[in-house]
Amino acid sequence: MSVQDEAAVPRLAEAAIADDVGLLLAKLHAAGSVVNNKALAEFGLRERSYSVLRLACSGLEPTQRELAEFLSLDPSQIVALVDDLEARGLVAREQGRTDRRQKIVLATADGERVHREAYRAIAECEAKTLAALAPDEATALRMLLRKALWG
Amino acid sequence: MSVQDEAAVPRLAEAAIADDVGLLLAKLHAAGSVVNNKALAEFGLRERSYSVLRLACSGLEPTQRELAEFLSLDPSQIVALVDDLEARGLVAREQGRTDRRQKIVLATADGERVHREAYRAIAECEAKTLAALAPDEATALRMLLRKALWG
DNA sequence: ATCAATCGTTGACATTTTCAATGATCCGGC
DNA sequence: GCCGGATCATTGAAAATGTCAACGATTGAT
Repeated sequence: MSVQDEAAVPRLAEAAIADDVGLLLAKLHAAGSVVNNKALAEFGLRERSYSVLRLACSGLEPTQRELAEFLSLDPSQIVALVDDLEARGLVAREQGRTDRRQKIVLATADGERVHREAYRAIAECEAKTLAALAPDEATALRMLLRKALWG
Repeated sequence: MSVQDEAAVPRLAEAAIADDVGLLLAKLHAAGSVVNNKALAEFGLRERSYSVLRLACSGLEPTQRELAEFLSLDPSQIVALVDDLEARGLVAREQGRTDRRQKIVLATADGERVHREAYRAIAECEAKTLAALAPDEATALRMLLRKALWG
């Protein structure tokens, strides 16, 4: 079963544009997003806030600016995301270690707990999104995406 | 050179989340989009309108509903996109062959002309976005994305 | 000490997404 | 043939997102 639910392969998939990497990325990303967001709703999270929470749990002590760059978001959007997570007691802002302008986003104990469960849910979603791929193909896809981004 | 311009590999790329397919898709898609849209601006197009124009040139005679489904967009967004392209004389709406409710989107001669040039530009952009991949890796990526979507 | 640059934050603005409602048209059962 | 439910394109409103400029606080270089 492919990620396109029960829908058959659309007629337009024959078009040459179906080889456009841009379109393929957009489609798979869109399909995966609805699956992810649906699963994360249970925890009051969305893809974005989950990513922030996950990075806050990573031990890398990310600053808000790093989060913005890494998630390809405007710094002001990070403010909103962290505001929300902080209001719910899942993360806390801490002053930067060497630069008092920057703020480090750290998960609270509650945040860690929620993250653990949400992570399991996301892992299932990912498997669902890539259900049409064999395990080694899914691994290869991950690797190729990483290489395209960071060499 | 990776698609992340001259920026180095960010510190956060070490985080486990950097293996999330959802995030990788979002990032590469975001990076590719800015490149594509920048290149398409020369023709007064964006990624979306380019895709519509390209499908209108495909000979598959897509209906607006098919475009919506294929591009993962709401039907109302297709209306706006086709309105724009039609106002600029690049596509025309034609009555459905067997169903008078549906409208087929066809490229005009002007539309075909613009598409040919835009296509060349997009091909260059794609090469730029996947610059860090060897040619066979880029092919493999395309194939994996297609398979994940349509089996 | 000063000046430019950077960080998080705020607020304004544009664009995009999402959804419900509508008229025209199709199709199945009667 | 006609009716009722479904589908198509379209409109418009509401919500979510994206973009951008400005600000105070802080840093680092001169």
